[in-house]
Amino acid sequence: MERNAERTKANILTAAVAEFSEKGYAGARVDAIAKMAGCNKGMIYQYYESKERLYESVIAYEYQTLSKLEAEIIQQYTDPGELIDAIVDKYFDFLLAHPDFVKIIMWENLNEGRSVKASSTLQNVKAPILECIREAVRKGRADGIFKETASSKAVAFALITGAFSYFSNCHTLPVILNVDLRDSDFLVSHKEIVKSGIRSYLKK
Amino acid sequence: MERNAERTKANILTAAVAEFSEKGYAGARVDAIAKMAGCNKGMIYQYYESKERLYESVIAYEYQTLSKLEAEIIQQYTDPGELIDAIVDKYFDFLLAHPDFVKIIMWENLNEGRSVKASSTLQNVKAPILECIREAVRKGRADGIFKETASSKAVAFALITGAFSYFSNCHTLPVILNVDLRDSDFLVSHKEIVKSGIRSYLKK
Amino acid sequence: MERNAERTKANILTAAVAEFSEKGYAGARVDAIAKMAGCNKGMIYQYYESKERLYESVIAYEYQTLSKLEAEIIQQYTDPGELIDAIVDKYFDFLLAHPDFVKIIMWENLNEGRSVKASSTLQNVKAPILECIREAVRKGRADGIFKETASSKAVAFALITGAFSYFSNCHTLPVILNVDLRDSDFLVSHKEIVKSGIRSYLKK
Amino acid sequence: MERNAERTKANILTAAVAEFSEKGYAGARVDAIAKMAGCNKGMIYQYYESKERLYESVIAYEYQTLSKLEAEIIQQYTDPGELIDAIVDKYFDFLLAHPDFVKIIMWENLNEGRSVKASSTLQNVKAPILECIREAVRKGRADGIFKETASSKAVAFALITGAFSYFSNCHTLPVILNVDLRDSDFLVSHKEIVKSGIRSYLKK
DNA sequence: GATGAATGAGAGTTCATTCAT
DNA sequence: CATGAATGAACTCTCATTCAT
Repeated sequence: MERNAERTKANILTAAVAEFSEKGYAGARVDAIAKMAGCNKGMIYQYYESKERLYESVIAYEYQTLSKLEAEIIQQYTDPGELIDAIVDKYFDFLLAHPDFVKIIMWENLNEGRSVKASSTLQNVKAPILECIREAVRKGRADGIFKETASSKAVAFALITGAFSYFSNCHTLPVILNVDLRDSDFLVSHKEIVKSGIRSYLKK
Repeated sequence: MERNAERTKANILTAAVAEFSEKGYAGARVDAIAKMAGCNKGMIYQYYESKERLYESVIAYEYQTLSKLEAEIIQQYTDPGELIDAIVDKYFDFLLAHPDFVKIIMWENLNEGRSVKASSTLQNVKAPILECIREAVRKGRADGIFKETASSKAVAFALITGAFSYFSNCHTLPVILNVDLRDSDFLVSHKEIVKSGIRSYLKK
Repeated sequence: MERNAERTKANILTAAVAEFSEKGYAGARVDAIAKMAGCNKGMIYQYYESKERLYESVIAYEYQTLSKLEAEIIQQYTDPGELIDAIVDKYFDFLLAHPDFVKIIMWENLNEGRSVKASSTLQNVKAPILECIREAVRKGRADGIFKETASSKAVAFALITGAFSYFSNCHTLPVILNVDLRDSDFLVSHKEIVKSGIRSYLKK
Repeated sequence: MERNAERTKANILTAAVAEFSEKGYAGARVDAIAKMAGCNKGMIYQYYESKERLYESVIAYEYQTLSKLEAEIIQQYTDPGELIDAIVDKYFDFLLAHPDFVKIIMWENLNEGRSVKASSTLQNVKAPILECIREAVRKGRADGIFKETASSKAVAFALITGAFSYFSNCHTLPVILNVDLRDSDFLVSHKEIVKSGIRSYLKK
């Protein structure tokens, strides 16, 4: 049996992400995490001190994935409106690729954001996407395309929730509405609604 | 001590709504529910059989509150566009007034909608708001105001998630964006974005 | 199976006295206490909240046995010197009859008296024997038999430790000295040394 | 990192003395000992085989400190009574200087002397102080100063417990009696009681 | 000789559920 | 109908001990 602290610690975190995002804090089982990580419970307590702390590490880890959403797109667009559209697309893609992130954020919201509020690290997490949005709005106003009173916060909120809710409400609404979220036409329609809502808001 | 089956059963449900919406299924405690309901645990098992069944009763109960969102508004508007706007307002008001509903829906989404999917009752729950939306879209198309390809499902999805996410993301995004959701200006802006997104989508 | 909260609670305490006096706090096992008490661990936590609190209850209980050492002897003696002698005998008898008390006091001393110091109840425990000693010294001084500078505290300390150490050192010293503490001659000799030490101290 | 078997072994013992005397066998932690000793747990198991054996080594070590209580004083006194007094003083001083010894003896008493009884080494430990006492009593009887029936064991027992209990009961009795054992007047009084008790016992 | 990662048995504690009263 | 004492399985966490490096 190979001994490798780094790897074991990483395995535990990976397993914890899976377990916590699947079951939430209360529903998650330390035993299950140990089993998934291929180690025993003692290791978890050695490296993460407690279930609580491990959970916090998971939150922090997931928030960090958000900061990897690169901001390069900003250079690709000269038109601020197109830039906003591109950000919407980008964020939809990101959430689609990171279902754990979606779930963890949901758990945190139900948990009333205790971990987020408690941790200055999390509050100061770099979110390039926010910078992107801010910059797009600023540019649009400078160019005289967007109205002067447009708030980048309102845009960010609408953009993020518009994308997020497509994934966070994926188990109840579709049942009631009898729709299939994997249907790309439906996705395109929804994106279009989000984009045009923001566009209207920004328009002079 | 008064003996009253009806009342005891109702007290338990009320307490369960509070406990489950606050803590979720795994985090909820049968003891806490009994205490809140002013009865003992035996009663809970007598009336609801198990924690699981009680949870399902809570889900069903909350879905029913949704069906109380009256549909009378439909008569008040001749213009389909205005009607849609009114429905948005109505739904925001409803969610604001029913925080437990918001939370329960979130728990169910994290629970992958197991209860919703398992229960035909829940799938067939009457949601007058959906009827409303459907009717508004139908009327708009009939009047030649909305485009023929407009799907009432897309509208319903955007409308419901647009409102819902204002309340469901209330503990994480505001921290990161540094905004106050109770600020009525912010609320008005967000509603406007949702409304105009839908309007654009529907427009011919 | 009979259900009786009072009795179960009492059984737990009795079992806890045995377990804690035998093994000390760290060595005691909640499982063992439950088994001895003829109940399951849940009951212990329902009635005593935690191992720690249960231990404190045991300490308090043992201290109370001390307060049952009645003070009636005081009336039986007119001579203060004889009274002191009688108290010595009485306390030896008490300790002989209460081996759990001896052990608990020893654990507390090793525990640096944390429970005693933490609890105002314990500090204010009625110890009639102390009153007795105080009264005897006072009377002896008033009668002109004891010296004026005699301190009842010094007497109490010598008396109590003189008796206590006969039982608290019963497993090491006898081995080294090769003596048998159950030998009544040895006991009489030791009592005599304690008594005459105090008598000398008090003598004018 | 220096490799030094002797030194590591000694460090472990020193750390173990501290840990075991502070917490007792059950409360002591092997981890804590390793940390204190500046080594890792493997070393402890290499040199001492088990927690149990290490504990026994600690007991043995502490008993040996007792044998260092030199017996030279015997030459300094021609009067056996004075010699006894000197031994009392000496033993008080020894215990004051060796708090770990006091505690270990107490743990062993609570442990019902298992280690002492199990080990022939410990039973045969040289205790010069006992020799001293024996010699003093012998001499006093030979000189016709002490009574013929005087037993050196009774003297030893009274002397040792008289001194020992001043330190072993230092956390409970003082609280109840409201006295300060560091007050030198109180110490002198107590010593005097112990000495005069023995003196009376020995007197013809 | 030395390290500290890893183990597994077992400790304290919680909780859904049952059942005598 | 109602109570809350009792149960036992399962949970979080600890710790003496081993072993690959």
